[in-house]
Amino acid sequence: MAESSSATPRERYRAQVRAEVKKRAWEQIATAGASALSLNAIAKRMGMSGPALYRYFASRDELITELIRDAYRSLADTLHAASEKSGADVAALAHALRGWALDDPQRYFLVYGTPVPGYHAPDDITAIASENMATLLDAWTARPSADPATPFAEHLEGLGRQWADDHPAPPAALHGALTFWTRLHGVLSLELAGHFNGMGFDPAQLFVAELESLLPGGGGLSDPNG
Amino acid sequence: MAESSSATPRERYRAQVRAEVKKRAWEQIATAGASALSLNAIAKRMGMSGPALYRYFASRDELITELIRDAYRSLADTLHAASEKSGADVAALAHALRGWALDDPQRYFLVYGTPVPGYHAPDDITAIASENMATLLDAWTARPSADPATPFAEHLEGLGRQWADDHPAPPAALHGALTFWTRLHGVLSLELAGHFNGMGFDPAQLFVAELESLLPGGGGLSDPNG
DNA sequence: TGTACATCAGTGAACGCGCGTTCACTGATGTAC
DNA sequence: TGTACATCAGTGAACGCGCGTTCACTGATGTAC
Repeated sequence: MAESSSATPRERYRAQVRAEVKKRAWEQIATAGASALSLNAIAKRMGMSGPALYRYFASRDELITELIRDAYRSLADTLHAASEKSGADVAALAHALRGWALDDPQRYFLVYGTPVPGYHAPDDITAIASENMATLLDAWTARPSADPATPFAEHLEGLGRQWADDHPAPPAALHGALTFWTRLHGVLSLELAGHFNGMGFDPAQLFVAELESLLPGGGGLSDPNG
Repeated sequence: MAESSSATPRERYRAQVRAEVKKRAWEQIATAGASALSLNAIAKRMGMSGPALYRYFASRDELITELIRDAYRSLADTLHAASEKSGADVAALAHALRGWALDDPQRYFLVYGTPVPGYHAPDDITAIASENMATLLDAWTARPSADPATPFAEHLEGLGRQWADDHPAPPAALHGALTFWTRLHGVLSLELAGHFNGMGFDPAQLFVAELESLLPGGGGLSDPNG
């Protein structure tokens, strides 16, 4: 981090402890799920007493929110980097998404898994989610041949401009970005949750098939050229 | 239930109390998520003491497993009924799935949401999951024009016959069923989790667009006839 | 139909547990002159 | 460079809570003769 150069030793120490708390928190989530996350247990594993952590996080809720924020941030950075490197290539974004998902399934589920009924993410987190959408829209808008009008794209066209104002893009690009999102999430989430276990096929191949269904020429499930 | 006619009053009473416990459990899950499910809290809402419920469920885990089983059962019955009524029509299955999902989002997430790291479903539950796959395979096998070979279908063809032995179906049908599952789940799960909130479009229309992407002639995202 | 017995639903007390969180305090680290 | 003071990390005790679960017991319901 760039701040560490101008940070006092105490600030650096604080940042270090906060980071370790989060690291342990992720381990705990990976072991027993996010609902089992406990400040006391984390403290114990760090060789500290429970109340000590209150120097670093105001409450358990703040820690969880921070983890969710980090997860969104990490995904946004991953997609952004992939977009930069590939020149906003759809396939590159897809593989970046898959890599990010496989890298830490519980992190994926913290973003895209079962929502906690009462919970509402703070605005800065939903803003990161918008970054992701913007990255996808960039890629679809930049495609050499944008897809022709679909019935759903027409539906998008006819909307009140509430959300589209902030994200100006051709309806076909918006349709493309949304479908990118839903189709790849469909495969990834079922794969990571183990719903393909025992079926014997390679989920990566299904993922690629779904990715290709998004690209012009590949057609849909039913190959139009077949 | 058919059994109630031959059941003793005590058996009927037991079944009734068990049913009410489950009903309250679902309410609690809808309010605070599955991880917050508590036998004591359920008992309190029923005007009983906590230990009383141990006459009906051996443990909290048994109750949760039972709820998961019921959720799978309910989906299987819904899909089966829709298949019967429509003559194994893919669109009918899709709308049945969507109706079932919207009917109780938390029930949907108990089946398809974030997996609990340690948990392994008992065999009879995975058997119900296979029923669902069989229903989908029926529909895709029965389609007038099965899809031509896709690269992924070729991958399926080349597999060791571990799973396919129990579910004999043309690879193209298997590809169709899997894609049905992942694409519709992709839309439903993001919709139910609220990830489309504030975007202003109608998720039902996106769902229909995805359904149509599965059907021959509709092509993929990129309309091949456009 | 009535009595004697067995079955079973539900209670209340109790156990041990881990949780989040507050608070007064100790001791170490950094800052100002 | 050394002393006086302020800041801050971490501790241990404590509070109240709700949890799952066990157990001995009461009272009602059903069964057998």
